[in-house]
Amino acid sequence: MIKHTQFSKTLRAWMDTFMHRSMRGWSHFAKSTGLSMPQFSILMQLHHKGPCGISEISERFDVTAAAASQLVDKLVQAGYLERAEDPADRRAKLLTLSAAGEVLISQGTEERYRWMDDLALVLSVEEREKVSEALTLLTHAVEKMEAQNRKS
Amino acid sequence: MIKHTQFSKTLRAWMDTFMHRSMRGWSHFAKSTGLSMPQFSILMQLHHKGPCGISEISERFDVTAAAASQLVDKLVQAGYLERAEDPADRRAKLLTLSAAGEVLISQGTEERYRWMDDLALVLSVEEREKVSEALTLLTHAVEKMEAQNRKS
DNA sequence: TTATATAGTTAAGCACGCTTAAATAAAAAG
DNA sequence: CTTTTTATTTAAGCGTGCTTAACTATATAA
Repeated sequence: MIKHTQFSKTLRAWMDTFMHRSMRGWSHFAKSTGLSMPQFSILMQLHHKGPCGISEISERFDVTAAAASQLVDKLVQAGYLERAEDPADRRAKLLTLSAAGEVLISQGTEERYRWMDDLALVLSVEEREKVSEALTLLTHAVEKMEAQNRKS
Repeated sequence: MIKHTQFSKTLRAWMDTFMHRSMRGWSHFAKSTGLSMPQFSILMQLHHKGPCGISEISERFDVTAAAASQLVDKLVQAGYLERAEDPADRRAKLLTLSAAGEVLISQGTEERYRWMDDLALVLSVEEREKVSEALTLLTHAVEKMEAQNRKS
């Protein structure tokens, strides 16, 4: 019981710290590209989950299909997205990141996470190993948890 | 060298996972309160760094003083912020979170991090301990790093 | 004291994201 | 072969955040 509480506290303390640092880099980069937060989020999502249609964007971001369509259109015109007809269903569109879009996301990720590289410098080798192991554990735990949630 | 790269990769993998989960909870909560992202951010910042004036808001969020003033005014009218005259400088204002503001932030934090509690359930006791230890290490490492940055 | 700099507010106007409503086109159901 | 549902787009209109410009009030410097 005490373990659980302590665990949560530690997790949250780290997340607070991380969030603060990471958000700074993120919003700074978004601003420098001229993209808005929703636009950037759509690109991120395409990058992580692969090509999809307008309706999926609409669902994932909890906005109307109209909003999704307009947002996507701007990204297409900016050259970050390709919008093709879905060969399986001619009503639907298939959205994919363009080469420029991939580059942008890579740079953004790099920018957002660069500060974390410096973290390695203030940790000893053993500490780095411990942290590595623990985070791998955590990452797998999230996957496991989501698998469970899908079932129920 | 290889250690460093591996370390960064692990760190980033976890952060990607975390960001995705945490952002969902965050934007969901912000929407449910009727507050916009900038408004919520201001409250968060006040909560973490304590009372300050308009100019500090303006600097921290990189917007004009006019924008900061307008944003703050809405939060004051909504009852989340108190705006008093700074006794030390009668031109300046002193912004503090109201009781309602504090409650809101506490709830928001709770909401945003609740999913992490479930993480504990899919980890063994030993794993939880390892993770706890590692995250404490990381949190301290960030503090150390920021102390160093301030010097240089 | 007078001049200048600083803290904050207010108003006008622009861009953006979002919604609803109406329209088109293709798939699925009857 | 209709009828209905689904996927997307377009247009009109609203609220918000942001900027610039003009203004008030206080503090600081000459």
